[in-house]
Parts: sequence; C-alpha cells; structure tokens
Amino acid sequence: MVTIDKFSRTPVYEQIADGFCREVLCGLMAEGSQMPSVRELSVLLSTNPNTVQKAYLELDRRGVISTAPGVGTFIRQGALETLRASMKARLADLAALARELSVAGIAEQEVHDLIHNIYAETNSNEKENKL
Amino acid sequence: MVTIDKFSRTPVYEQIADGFCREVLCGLMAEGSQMPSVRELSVLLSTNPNTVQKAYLELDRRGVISTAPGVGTFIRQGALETLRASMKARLADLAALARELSVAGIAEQEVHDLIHNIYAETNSNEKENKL
DNA sequence: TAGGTGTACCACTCGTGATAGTACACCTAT
DNA sequence: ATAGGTGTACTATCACGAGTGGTACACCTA
Repeated sequence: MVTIDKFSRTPVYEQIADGFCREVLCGLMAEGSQMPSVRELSVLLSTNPNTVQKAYLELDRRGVISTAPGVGTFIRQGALETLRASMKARLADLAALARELSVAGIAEQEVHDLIHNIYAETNSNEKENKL
Repeated sequence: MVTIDKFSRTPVYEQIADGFCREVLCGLMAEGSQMPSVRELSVLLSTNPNTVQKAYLELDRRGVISTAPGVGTFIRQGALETLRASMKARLADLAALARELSVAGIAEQEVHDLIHNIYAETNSNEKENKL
C-alpha cells in the first residue's frame, strides 16, 4: 500500500503519486487496473480529497493513469514502460550521491557491495513472485 | 564557493550549511580556518543576514563550526572526522535509490559502472590537488 | 432515476522560509 | 577609551505551499 510520511519535506500529493509509480514498477498495480476513487483513497490515507486529486493530476501528467469521466481512474496501458524510461533520470541523483560519498572518503568497494546486495535482494523477491 | 539555488526545494539556510560541509569534506576549508562573517556572507550570496545566521546555527548544531564571541566563527577541530562519520548515513539514501533502480529494471552493471566512473573522477581530482 | 465517479472551484488556516530592522554584548586594533 | 568588527537575540512582516472544508457540476452505470 501507498503510505504517507507527514514529516517528509516532499508534499503529500507527490508522495502519493510516487507511491503509485512504485506500485506499478513493482507489478503490484497492473496496467488497466482501477485506481481507488478520490474520496475512497482520501479516507484510507486520512488526508483530504483535494490532496488525492492533486496526486492523480500529477500521475496523469506523468502518463501513468488515464480517466474515464464518470467511471473511474485506471492505470494507463504502457505506463510500466513509461516509468521505466523515466527512471533512468534517477541515475543522475545516484551519481550526485555517489560523488558526495567518494569525497567523504567512503570506500568504493563498500558502495559496490551495497549495490550488489540490493540487486540480489530484488532478484530473489522476483523469483518468489514467480513461484 | 558555496552557491545558492533559489529554485530548489531545500531551504537556503540548509543549502549554505550543506555547502560548507562539502567544502570541509573536500579540504577546501581546513579545520581552524575562519568562516566569513554573517554580514559579509549575506552580501556575497545576496541573501539576508538572518538566513546566514540560521545556516551557522545549523552548522554549529552539526558540530562543524564553533564561535568565539566578538571574534568570529571557525571550523571546529575534528569537524572533518565528524562529517565523514555522518556521511555514512547517506549510504541509506543511496540504498533506497538503488532499490528503486533495480525494481525499475536498470541493469546492475550500469550502476556499478556509474559508481566506478565517479570514484575515478574524484581520485584524479585529488591527485591534481596534491601536485 | 439514484448513486457513484471525476473535476472545478472557493475561502480559510497553518507552518515554514525569508526579509527587514533594531538592539545588545563581546573582542580587537587603533 | 574608542571605533569597528564580530556573534546573537528579538520582533514584525510577507510570501508561498500544503492542507482543510465545503459546494457545485457533468458524466456514466446500474
């Protein structure tokens, strides 16, 4: 489930949008599946309907969802591919972070090990999902 | 020099504090060296003295600087080690980012290469500084 | 037709960041 | 002793974003 950290600096509506992007990327939300309604989700997250609406607006802007007026909101076909493509931009963030670490004297090997462990972890999770 | 991105989401006072932390980590600011005065820096960064003061307060809280009342503000002895230690917390941020990338299907090798290039870059810079 | 859906407003509060200005205590060089 | 620089404290004000609360409308489906 998408969760909210009300102490985070990133706005709630953005946390919601990011959360659903993650769900799609992980395969927890399939393309074509229906999103919870604005009112429903606002209750689940104990936030305001307007905040949820703003999140959905953002998701629409990102090409992740599409709306059938009067019917509901759905994960757009091709959303997964769209998200994967945009994810590559995150490599820049990782680069910036790595630059800080290298300057701070964190050993390169330590970083490589960390990365490797995370990938191993993710791969084993994927195997579990296939079983 | 420390620079300000006024469009960034992170507050100006925090950008200033972070900036000086980086300077210390890179060796551009040695322990014991004097910081610019609050008023002076506010002019250089074309910001408000109160904003700079807030940044210095934050740096003091982090144990990076110490104050000689009536004299000036100086990089505290041991600041470098303090910063290096706290940098390890950043590994958690990097881990979170890497997790997203792995889920998004970015190849592990691609990440390793990126890390390696950045470390190579940093090391060559350090050599230049020694010459 | 009724009830659910998305969408579009509006007014308001609240917290944070930033600005502006003043004042005080301290140290140092003259 | 004085002047000028230093950090520090305080108040007031503004701007902006986030969030709340509420209303209204158009649309689709059962």
